[in-house]
Amino acid sequence: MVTYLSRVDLFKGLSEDELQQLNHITPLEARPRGTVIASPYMEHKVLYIIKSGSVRLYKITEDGKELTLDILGTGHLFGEITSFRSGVPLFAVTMEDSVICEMDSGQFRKVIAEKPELALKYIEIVTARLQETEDMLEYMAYGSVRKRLLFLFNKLVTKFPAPRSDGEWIPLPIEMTHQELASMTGSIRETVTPILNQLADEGILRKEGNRKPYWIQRSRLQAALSESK
DNA sequence: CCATTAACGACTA
DNA sequence: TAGTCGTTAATGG
Repeated sequence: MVTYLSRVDLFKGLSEDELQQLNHITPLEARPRGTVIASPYMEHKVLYIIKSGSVRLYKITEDGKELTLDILGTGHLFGEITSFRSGVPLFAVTMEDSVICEMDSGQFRKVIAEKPELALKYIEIVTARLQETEDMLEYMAYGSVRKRLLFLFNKLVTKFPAPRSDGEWIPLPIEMTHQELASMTGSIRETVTPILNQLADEGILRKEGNRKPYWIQRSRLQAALSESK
């Protein structure tokens, strides 16, 4: 199993005083749900840090379809090196009201200069992100849509600390439509719908109400992931 | 197994 | 009201 160490805050481990100092050079910006905070048509900063809320990173393929590359939550970061390669059009949109802090390269250099150990953490984050991408690539290439969905759920549950849980059942922290799930697994919603219903029948997935988050049964999910379907 | 196309009722901005 | 969402079904690769 891959460890997602990287998902810890870049600044985790710093004292309150040190965090206070950082606040001076990392202005906080409150953004309502649905705000595009970065796009190929905007001049983007080198580093965005999610203080609260969640953000979806996606690109538009040549035939106009959205491909979601990642979903990030509180404490996660994205930007030039972690997910924006120069010249590659990527979008970042808030999935809920979020507080995002932005750093330009000057500020980032300053922070690294003041706290060199942050550079190491930064490398860990970038490395783990690469690992994650490679894992997903494997499923995209050789796995069924079913497996891609299972992998995605597992990834999300791993990446986001569960705020609460009901025995073996863990809620997914992000509200997602079938459309978005399809976009994240290189599929379409007509394919995703029956698979989700089947996962529910198998007791792997559960959904309360309409506009409510999914719950997953971690052990069953992981068992299903190692099967050959 | 899965994408595409079409279509429909329900819901929502 | 127009657009989005979940769902089903037919078809073809």
